[in-house]
Amino acid sequence: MRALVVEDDPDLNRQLSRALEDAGYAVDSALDGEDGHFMGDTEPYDVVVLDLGLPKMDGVTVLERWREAGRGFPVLILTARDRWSEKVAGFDAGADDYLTKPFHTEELLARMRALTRRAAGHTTSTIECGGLSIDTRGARVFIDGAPVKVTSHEFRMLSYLAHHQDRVISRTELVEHIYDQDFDRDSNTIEVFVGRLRKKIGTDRIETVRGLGYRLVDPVARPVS
Amino acid sequence: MRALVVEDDPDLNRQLSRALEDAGYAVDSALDGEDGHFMGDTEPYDVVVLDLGLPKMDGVTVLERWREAGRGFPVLILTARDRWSEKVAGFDAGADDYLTKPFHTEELLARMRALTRRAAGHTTSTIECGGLSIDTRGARVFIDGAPVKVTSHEFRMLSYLAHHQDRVISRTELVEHIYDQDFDRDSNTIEVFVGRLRKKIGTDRIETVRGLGYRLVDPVARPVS
DNA sequence: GCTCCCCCTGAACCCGTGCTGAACAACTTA
DNA sequence: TAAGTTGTTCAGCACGGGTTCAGGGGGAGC
Repeated sequence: MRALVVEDDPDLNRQLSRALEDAGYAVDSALDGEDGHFMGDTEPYDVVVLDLGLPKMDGVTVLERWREAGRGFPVLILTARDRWSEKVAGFDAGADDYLTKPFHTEELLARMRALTRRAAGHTTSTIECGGLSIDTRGARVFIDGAPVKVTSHEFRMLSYLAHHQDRVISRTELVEHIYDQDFDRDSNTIEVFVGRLRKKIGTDRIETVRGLGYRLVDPVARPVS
Repeated sequence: MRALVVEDDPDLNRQLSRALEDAGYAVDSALDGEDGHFMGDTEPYDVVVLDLGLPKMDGVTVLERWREAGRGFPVLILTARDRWSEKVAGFDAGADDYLTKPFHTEELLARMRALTRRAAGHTTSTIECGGLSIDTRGARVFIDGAPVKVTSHEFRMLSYLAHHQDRVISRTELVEHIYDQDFDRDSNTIEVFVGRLRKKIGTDRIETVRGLGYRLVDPVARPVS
């Protein structure tokens, strides 16, 4: 678990970082808003402790920019007791929790744990097609609940087909999305993969459209042509 | 200890209630989602067993509404073996544990004990995965209750895998979350740690997904392919 | 019906990935 | 200082899997 501490008071910063390290986090720290913003923007943290009163760029602005840029890590904000309006602004900017100074490190740690755990259970997108379900995060494939072993490339290919199911996908389109750069065009790798996939998930799930490409379908839902 | 059983199959419902009563719980039961939701919303239960496939209101919705309303009791969800995605949705909605049908009542009782104990000793944030439990606070690991000695880095790694169990974690993601800043990218430290962890907690708990990374799984919950 | 071309399939090759044992370095503890 | 942990590196090995090739089958068009 990586944590970022953005706090301008050097003593408090060190104390927080130390506490988090002892709690098992890998901690980076920043002493002003600009540094903090940059670090949160470039490194994948699991949780962030963010003071709102910061030099160079205030905490609310930092948080707003992170959220605009799509950084979704949970953020716990620290506010002084008498700055009640800041707290509201912080929540509006996308904070997940807050704590007013002074506080006990125990309480901070408890809240951090809650945040990281909550974030851990987030969104798992599985694609369904007939009895076929594709767990894009776990890189697993199931047919009617039974796991199917697929290799990395097979999975990429099936995943792409599933994202565009019922559409005809040309060979070149598949190649472009499965492989990094250029690829030997006159090769039958794609066909081989299609064949292997058909063996694993059933012949009738991947239709071949002669001269055009392939199409992933739900075999039972398909009207008898 | 008060328990609520929400299960639409009358036979299974009675069987569960009976088993829990024998174990010393005061049990209420509901046969559909609406009743279950109302009861959980109005009575202070210590633990809830919730089937996901329910008439009138499905289990995930029930759970979501409870959590939105601030009901914090631990919830163990029951899923059919072939509804893998439901399990994930249940966790997202705030479930604490799950069990796939069919199951042994002994296992259900064991998990219930774990849940209530965890809820009782507040902030005992331990992550469970099969018989593997990870005490994030004490940095300790247990297999079926027996302590396992792991080093600091081993623990961080296992902890991260556990926070994202059933997800494939790439080597780089592991490195980024275990180590503070930069790290020699072409090093096989991760593999060595995986190997050592496997020796300690069992080979089948950490799956390697070739070309992608590793995945922490519950070895018993997974049906033999 | 015949032919061409596209597609499928089985097998083999070979490279990369990942696993393992051991040694080494850094650090802590007695 | 010596002994024991813990983290890291290295080299060798095994094998999984991506790629290629050759041959066969079957549509589509004439």
